[in-house]
Formats: sequence, C-alpha cells, structure tokens
Amino acid sequence: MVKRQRRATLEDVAREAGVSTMTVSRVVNNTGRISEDTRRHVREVIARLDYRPSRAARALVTRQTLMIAVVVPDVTNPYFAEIIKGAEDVAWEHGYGVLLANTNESQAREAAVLNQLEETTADGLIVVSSRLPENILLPLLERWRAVVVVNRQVPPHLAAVVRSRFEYGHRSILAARYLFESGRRRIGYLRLKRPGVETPLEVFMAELAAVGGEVREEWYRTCLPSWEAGYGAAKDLLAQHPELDAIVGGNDLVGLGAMRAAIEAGRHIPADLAITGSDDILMSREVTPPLTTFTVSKYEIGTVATRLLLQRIAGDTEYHEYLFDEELVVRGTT
Amino acid sequence: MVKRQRRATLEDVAREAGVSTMTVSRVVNNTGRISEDTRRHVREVIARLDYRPSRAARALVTRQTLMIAVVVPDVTNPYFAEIIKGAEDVAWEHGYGVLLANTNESQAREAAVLNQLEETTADGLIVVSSRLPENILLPLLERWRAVVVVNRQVPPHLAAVVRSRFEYGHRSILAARYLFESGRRRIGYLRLKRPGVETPLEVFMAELAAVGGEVREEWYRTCLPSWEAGYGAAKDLLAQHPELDAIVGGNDLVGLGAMRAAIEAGRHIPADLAITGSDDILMSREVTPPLTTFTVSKYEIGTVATRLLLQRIAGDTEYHEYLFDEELVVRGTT
DNA sequence: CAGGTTAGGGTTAGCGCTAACCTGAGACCC
DNA sequence: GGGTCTCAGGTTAGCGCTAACCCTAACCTG
Repeated sequence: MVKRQRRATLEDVAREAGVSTMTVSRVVNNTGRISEDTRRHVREVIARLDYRPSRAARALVTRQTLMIAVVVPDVTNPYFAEIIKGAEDVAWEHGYGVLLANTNESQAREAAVLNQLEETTADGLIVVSSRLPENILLPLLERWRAVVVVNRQVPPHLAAVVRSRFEYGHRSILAARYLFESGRRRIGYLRLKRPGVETPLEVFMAELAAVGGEVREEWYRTCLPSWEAGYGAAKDLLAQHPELDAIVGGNDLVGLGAMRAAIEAGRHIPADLAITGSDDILMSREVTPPLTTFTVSKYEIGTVATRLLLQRIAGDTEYHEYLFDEELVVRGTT
Repeated sequence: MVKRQRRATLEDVAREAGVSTMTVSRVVNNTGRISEDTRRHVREVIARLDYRPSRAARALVTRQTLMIAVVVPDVTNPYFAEIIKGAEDVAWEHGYGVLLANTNESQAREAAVLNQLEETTADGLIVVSSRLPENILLPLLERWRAVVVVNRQVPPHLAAVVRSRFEYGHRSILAARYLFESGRRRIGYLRLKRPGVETPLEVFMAELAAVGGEVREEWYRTCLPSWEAGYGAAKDLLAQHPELDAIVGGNDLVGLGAMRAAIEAGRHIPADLAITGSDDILMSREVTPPLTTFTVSKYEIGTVATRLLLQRIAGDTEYHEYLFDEELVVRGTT
C-alpha cells in the first residue's frame, strides 16, 4: 500500500481532500471547528494516504517535543529499572516518549549527557540519583523549564524534588544503630560513592558514636553501588578486619556482594556477621538468608516524578517536594 | 549569563558575528571551507550567546533525528536491562539518543507503541523479544528503513536479526533432555507465553519423547516471564502434581519463582526437585542453591544490535544475522 | 596574460507544520 | 433590512535549520 516513496504530508492530504492544510491540521489535532462531513472525509483521505504527522515539523513550530529525558546512573540496577518503568508508564499514558540516558555511574558521562540534552531534545528532565557535585549539576539544570530531581535536594526554583523522608544516607545511620542495638559492636560500612548525596563519613561516625557505638575509620570503605564493587570492597574489608561482626551496605547490591564475600571468607550470616542493605530489590528477598534492608516504592517514585514533571511542563512553577517513606525490613541477615 | 529569554538561533549568531547563517552552520557542523579566523570568531560568538542548534529544525531539514528507538517487554527484567545498557552505550558513542519503550509484556501495548513510533521519531528501531504475532509485527516493521530484531526471526528484507544459535525455546528442550539424562523422570515445564517465539508444546513433547522421556500435558503450564508468574504457576503445578521431580523454567525469573514455590511446598532442591532457568541473571547465581541456567552475553546483544542498526541507518541494506551462543551452566538446582 | 582553479564564503529555497488572523455565508435580532 | 454573531474554514507567515547552488577575489599555469 505505502509505496515507500516520500511520506505523505499535510499538503498531500489537503490537495487530495480538496481542503486547505489548516483544515487537515485541525482534523488531526482535533482543534478548531470542522463539520462532521469534512472531518470524516479528511480522516478517510488520511487513512488512505497513510499520513502521519512529522514530529520534527511539529516540534519546530510548537516548541514541544513530547519527550521527557530520564537520566539514571545504571539501568541494570533494579532500583533504577523500577523507577524507569514507572516513569515510562506515566509518560506513555500522557502521550510522551521517554528518552533514556544511562550514565554508567560515571560523573563525566553524566555531565556530558546533561550537556547534550536540552530543551530542543525533550520538554522536561528527570535526573535520578545524580552523581554530580552541585557546582556542576545546578548550572546544567538551570537551562530547563521543567526538571524533577530524584534522591537529591536542589534549590526550590530549579526543580521539583522526589526524595526519601530520611536525609540522604541517613538510612545507613539507622541501619548502624539498629545493628548496634541488636548487639553488634564492630560495625563496618560500605559507603556508596555518591557525591553530593551521601552522608559524610564524619556524620555517620558521630551519629553512631552518639548512641555509644565504637567507630573506627579502618572499618569503612567507599565503593560504587554495584554488586561487584560491594563484593570487592567487602572482601578486602573482611580480610583486613576479621573482627567485624556487622556490615552496613550502602544499597542492596552492595550488601549482597558483601554477603558473597562473607560466605567465601567462611563467615556465617547472621551468627557471625550481620549485613544490611537498602532498596529492597527482589534478589534481596530471595537469597539465603534474605537481606535486611529498607523498603521503598521504586515504581511509585518513577510515577510521581513523572507526574510532577508533566505538571511543570504544563506551566506549574510552584515548588513541589514529594517525600517517600523507607522502612527497615528485618530479615535473615541480622 | 543566559537571559532565559528566547534561545539564540543561528541567525542571532550570524548577525552578531557579521557573517551569513550558512557560515555559522558550517562552523557548527564542521563542513565546508571556513578560514581559521572566521571559525574562531564564530565559535567565540556561539559560546558568548550560548547558542545550541535546534534538534527539531535540524531533523526537519536533514530528515534525521539522531535517535534510535528500543522496544522491550520489561525494563525491570535484568535480561532486558543489560541489553538496553549495551544499546545505550553504543548509541551514545555514535551521537545517538535512545528512545525507550517498555511494553510491560502486553501485546496491545507493544502494538500501540510500534504504531506510534515511526521515522519522524527515530532513525531506527530495535525490537527486543517481540511478543506480537507475525501478522501484526511484520507490517509494523515494514514502515522502517532500519530495523533490528532481537530474539526473533523475520524475513531478511525487513530487518537484521540478532538471535540465539538455538532455535527459540529450544533451550527448554535442551534443559529437559539434560534433566532426563541426569535421571529425572517426571519433568514439568513452565513455558513462557511468547507468541511467535516460543517452541510449540508439541515440539517440546516430541523432542523429549524422542530421547525416551515421559511427556504429559498436565505437567506443563504457560506463564509470563516474570518471577511472580513463575511462582504462581509453579505453586499451582506442584500442588496438583507432587509427582514431578524436575521443572524447566522458561527463563531465570520463572525458574527462581518456581524455586520459591518449591521451597514453600517443602520440596528439597535439588534432591527432591530439580529446576532450570535461562538467561543467567545475577540473582540466579546468588540464590541458594544457585540456579542451573543458560548463559548468554546480554550486554553484547545490545551492542551488536545497535551496531547493526547504525549500519542500516547508514544505508547498508544487506541482510545480517548475528547468532549468539548460549551455554548450559550446571549449578546447584540440578 | 587569457583562462582555469581554488579558497572562502553568500543566496535562495524550502523541510512540514501550526498560530494568528481573516473571510464569507447564513442565522438571528430588533 | 441593516447590523452582528456564529460557524466553518482559508491565508499568511514563519519556526530554525541546511542542501544546493552561486559568487568573487586571489592564485596558478603554460
């Protein structure tokens, strides 16, 4: 049917239907006043010519791309995958497409991506768990009319914010305190490397010390939020500090990597060594023993962020902050 | 600096720099002949005005969007997440963005997505594990100049193909035979619901029977490729057929769901019941006992598919088929 | 030193759409 | 019966770029 030639344009349809291009445009967009007869006729011609509007031409004149950009550190991390799914569902529902940018946990890549991306590419931007320091991130966000930032705080005029009710990294403090209260005395910490987000080590130490816990800097390691990184860091940590009786993982992947390292080191979980994570990914529930972690509605974060973004795109400039809950789920590793 | 007014256009830069718009365009695109002096001067003005080319305008005249669309059934399935990561890396490397469409394992949604998507939205399309029947899928692909199809066969003129060296679903047959050879006699099968892709049940049965295995239709269930679906199907299957001593899972998530169901049913793995999966996701390696499965280089599938797509976008019309290997990794569940 | 070549630009004409305004015919009103 | 209101559509201009062609001065070249 379609002759794989030039695509039909508005003008082709208009000529064929014996009307002006505006009339066709109005039919396509359901705007303006068109008689039922004309509408039907135009629709029929559109179908016959297999006409589809050109996104580029539309975008040029309306200054809208009907795309939203979503920037995440790692699609393969189930935490982000769920958020993306939520975002995609809501975006799609509203006729928007999702432009996905994966930064592979690299600051350079994230900066490059955010630099490329701008308002002729997408109508709005969702940045999830940015790894960039403020002095780089904020100017990049400033270019946009509509931004939502997840898991991070930014000045109110720049973006809506979706974040945990806890301060960032505070989960680790809660986990450490919980471990201390349940009798652990030498608590290691695999701290995520997340500039501008993660609680400073000093705060972690101060807060743990505040409840009477022993704190020693050699017990802490910083690593990327991946299974491999957690495994590597824990292996090293346990080799050098076999005295540890608990490890706080920055997230589930890291905690799970630590579990593997602990098992390989011949440790018994939880008798010998307790481990915690954060995010509650499926895998954490299914390993043996299941990982103690913080639950959080990842899918919902994605949907809420996208809804906030669409509001902003629609012109709402009020500051919105959506705080989500995270709850400690105690499982087999503690 | 940027006055958050109208964005600077080529014309603004041209006026400010005292040259024609073409000259600016040439500087921006590094085409044509421009003297070093002019180039430097124009660059300086571009920087001063913070000029960025409009994607929409470019796309309109060049008929290129510099986007590729990637359609997957489920971003949260680690198998697809890895593929997406590979695709994103290669696309980004070549200056392309990735438009992600998640179909949530729904045929209707996939058809709708593919219907919306066309060449004014992206320059090429990668469809991963399409769930659509041929009579719907093929016409939708026909609209594109550049398509790559993953995990599926299509007529050579329509798309390049990236697929397993095995026929689709043949892995399940191999798994069943392996189970039979290692002494299992009552083998259940959680077959994935994947129209046009999955081996028909009759073939599975015939192939298993061919090596002497017993085949009974009540031992088989069809389910979605998710953990929940696998769990549900296995729970039901095991309740009705406690005589089973092995279950072939259509993929890892399903196999893992089956493991949970089996454990809840008081079965011992592998003594009492063997289970297999396919895809080799991280979780399969980390559960106890680790799941026997088929390995496959998911990331590489993503990179290869994208490279093939970029070739096609560049005008290569030859048929390419990339066959990847899958290898059985025997682990604790068998 | 007439006739070509090059380097370094400029000019023109759209790409396919929609915003904003205009028009013309009938209905309606007092 | 002249004004005006509504309906149904048309006209015009331009979004911001680039492809394709054109132009001119300087530079060879035999």
